[in-house]
Amino acid sequence: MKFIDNHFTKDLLDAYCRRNSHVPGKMNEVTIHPGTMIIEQGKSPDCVFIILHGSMKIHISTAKGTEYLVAIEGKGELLGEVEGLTGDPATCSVTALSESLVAKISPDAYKSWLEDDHDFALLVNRILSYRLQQTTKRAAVHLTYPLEYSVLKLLKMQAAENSVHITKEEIANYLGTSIRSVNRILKDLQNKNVLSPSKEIEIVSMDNLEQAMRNHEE
Amino acid sequence: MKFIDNHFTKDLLDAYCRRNSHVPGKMNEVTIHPGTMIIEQGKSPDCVFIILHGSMKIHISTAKGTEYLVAIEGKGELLGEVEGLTGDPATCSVTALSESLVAKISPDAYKSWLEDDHDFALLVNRILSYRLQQTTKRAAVHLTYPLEYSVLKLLKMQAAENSVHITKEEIANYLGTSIRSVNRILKDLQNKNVLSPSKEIEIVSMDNLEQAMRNHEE
DNA sequence: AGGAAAAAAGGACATTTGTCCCAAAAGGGT
DNA sequence: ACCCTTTTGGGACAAATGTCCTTTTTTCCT
Repeated sequence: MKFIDNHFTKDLLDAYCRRNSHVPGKMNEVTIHPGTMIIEQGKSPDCVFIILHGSMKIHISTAKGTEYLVAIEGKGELLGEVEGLTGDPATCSVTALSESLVAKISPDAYKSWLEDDHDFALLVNRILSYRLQQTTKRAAVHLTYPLEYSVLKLLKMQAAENSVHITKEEIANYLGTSIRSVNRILKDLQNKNVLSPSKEIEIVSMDNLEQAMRNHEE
Repeated sequence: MKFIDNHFTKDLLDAYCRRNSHVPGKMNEVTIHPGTMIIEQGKSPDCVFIILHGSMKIHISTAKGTEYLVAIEGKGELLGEVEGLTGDPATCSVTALSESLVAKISPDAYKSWLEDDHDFALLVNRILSYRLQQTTKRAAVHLTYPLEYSVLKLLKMQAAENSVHITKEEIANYLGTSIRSVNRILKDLQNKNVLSPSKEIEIVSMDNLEQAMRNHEE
């Protein structure tokens, strides 16, 4: 079987379970309620997870007590794969944002899956590669552009996915800044006619938004 | 054959070549002079590289014209592996810092190596996992701590590896800031008795350095 | 060695962001 | 509806960082 895409699907899981009768006992599906933390930073996660549906946030809390939002992941994403392999304590925490269904796989089962199934290993490769690219690009942007640019970028991304509603606090965490600063920038964007003056964050004109982004690129 | 470590070695390469007689023609060793760019951001790299010795910097230039230093990699590291697989244009550029020896592998040979050699795929997995962890942690630190902390962290890292001499400009790029800011902070650290007042960047007392780091962690 | 050119360091000010706190708005109970 | 509590927004100032430009140091040539 070949994986054409960078995501897991229920079908892939099922197919794998069918071929490997020893697995089912070590893998099961669980519903996670919003706010539940399935992986806790600093502790060895007990399982590797695959998101079947719903969305989860990956976050880090620093020694200082602030939170940094690493990513928001949805259907088909793999969580805890690094730690499942190495046994290291988790670098990040993972918390459900919406009601979600995940497949739990014991670290042993995960390891043997990787060992047994070459295509699976290659898929994991692609997933990791993709994430690494994204993470690197994002780091570069955050360190070289002013906050406003990152906010615009995030808003544009959100608009494209029109997925879960993101709170101002999450924006602040994602950008590694304070709510105060986010408020300031959202206010500026309202004055620049990018966002509506209403309470909700809503984009008035995508053209204006893109223009504002271009202004930062000189 | 099992890989016990997260790095390639000359032995691994040789062993693989021996087992796969079709490979050698597609793989060769090349010496790279300092300053030479072996992968150029935005273009599809013609090869996947493995650093046999020497050191290379991975960097991104932003639309704004500034440079961001992603990492400095040494012996045993893999470069261009994502692009080799997907055919995407490179996200980052790679430039030699010191006289280096690299193995060049054609994308096709790389792909078939991955296909043929399960252990190789698993090794690449681990390498990517490790990088992802590092990148994520670093992003979190840079966004939540003041510059001084990141500088201290970098200095400590450098001291541990006592590898290539890093210039102030590279520090600035690595931290996504200006040389001016780096100078300011190095000066402060001299006053705090962490660095010697000499021209060179040298650590007077590791205890003082660690104390300075702890001050930021509250 | 002396002097011109180049590179690095740092002063001064503008801009951005963080922190603290108060004002405004929203929610909840009677 | 009213008041009280809790949450959210924003003013004011402090701190950090970027930009520009001058001063100092280094380099290299004669």
